[in-house]
Amino acid sequence: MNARPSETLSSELTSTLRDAIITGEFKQGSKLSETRLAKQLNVSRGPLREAIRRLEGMNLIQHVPQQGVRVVTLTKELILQIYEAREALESKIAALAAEQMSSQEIEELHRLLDVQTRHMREHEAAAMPAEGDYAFHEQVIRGGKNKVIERALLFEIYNLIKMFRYQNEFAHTSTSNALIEHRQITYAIEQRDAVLAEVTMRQHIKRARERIERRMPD
Amino acid sequence: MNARPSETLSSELTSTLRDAIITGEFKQGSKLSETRLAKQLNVSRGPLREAIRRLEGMNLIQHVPQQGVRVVTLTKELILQIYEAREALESKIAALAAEQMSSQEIEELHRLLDVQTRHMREHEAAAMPAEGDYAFHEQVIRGGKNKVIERALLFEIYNLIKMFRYQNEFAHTSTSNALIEHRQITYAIEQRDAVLAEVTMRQHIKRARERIERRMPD
DNA sequence: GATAGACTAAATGTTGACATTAAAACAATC
DNA sequence: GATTGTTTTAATGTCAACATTTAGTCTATC
Repeated sequence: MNARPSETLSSELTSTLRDAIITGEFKQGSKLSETRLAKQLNVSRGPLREAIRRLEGMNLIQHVPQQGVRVVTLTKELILQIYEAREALESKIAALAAEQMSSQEIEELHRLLDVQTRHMREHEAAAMPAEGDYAFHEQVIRGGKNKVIERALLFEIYNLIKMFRYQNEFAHTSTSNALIEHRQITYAIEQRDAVLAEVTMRQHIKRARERIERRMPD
Repeated sequence: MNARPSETLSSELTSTLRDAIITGEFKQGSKLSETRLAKQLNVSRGPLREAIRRLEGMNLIQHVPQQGVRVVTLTKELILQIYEAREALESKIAALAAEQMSSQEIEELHRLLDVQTRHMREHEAAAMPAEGDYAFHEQVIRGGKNKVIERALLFEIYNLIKMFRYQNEFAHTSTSNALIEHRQITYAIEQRDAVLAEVTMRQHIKRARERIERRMPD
């Protein structure tokens, strides 16, 4: 009856724990005790351990044999490295998106831009809501039609970025700049100009990284 | 007594299964039965499942809930996507390596080149031994001092590339071209020329991808 | 002969208990 | 009082059994 593969307990745990880490419910650097978590969530340790292994693969937790796991600590150094990786991957996927996206997918990009624009007008000068920003970038990422880069970005980079933004006020996506840059990226993709899309996306991310470099304390 | 964290059964299984997949002992697309593997390796299913979750994070196997896991199938399309991801990440890390590598690390790069050169002379025109090629690239990758990119390359990209090369004769690293290009990359890093290192590395990988594009059947 | 349904078997998902190791608490000595 | 050694406690690592779902087989009916 259910077309998509049914959720398993261990995959539900993965999502639950991922969100708890992103929102800071589990503090950075804190130890995650299996026994305590298992009692707390009312599950056995088997599926819990599997979920933990998956989160390990997402860079959200670090494992030391015989000692347990800890939530990753987002130091300034690590965040800047994350943005370097993001710059390399997402500029490439933007170039691919310019070549690969269907006209329907580009339509959707415009729709997402409209939503952001409307939100801007209504809440003038307010920070862009994170959800709109993510939706735009994910649409570009999926449009590149490269499963390897897509996976690296959505599973290993974006969760960390969401975690960082969620837990640091100064990191919220800022002002109208992002919207302008999103329009430029959309234009480049629409023109099927891979080079322009790549350069524009690279600049977009580079600026975000430089803002962090300036504002984040060590 | 043992300084480094002691190996656990599940981490040993991860390595064992990884190698078995890379070498083609487990065929591409074949199903990995937990019960059979557990008997075969004389371990219980718990640690085995954890190892499988880790290999999932390495892109070596794919999991379908309630159905089990299969070894990844390296189609031409996937291989080309892997090389696109590699190009984006490794060109960036080459730029970083030009800025970050210590002189000792650059020394080691020269040493690795010498080994390759000597091997070339003795086995003239023969294919470069894969090990030498990996050693060179890994040295550059670690030299970039970016843990995020390093992890993505060594854990998610290179295992797939090793698997691809190991199982396809035409994919073996070829001739003296690679050595020449390795020398160019080393030169750029030595000169602390990040842009040149990035461009040279990008070309190096791009050429490899184009060779695959031409030679690999669909 | 083909198709639909019930039944069987084997696999994955999950649980609880056991074993071993690391951390914590305590005691004893310098 | 601090430090070293011992004991205790609790956590991680591992195992074996149970539950549930899926795939296959067989049978019955059209």
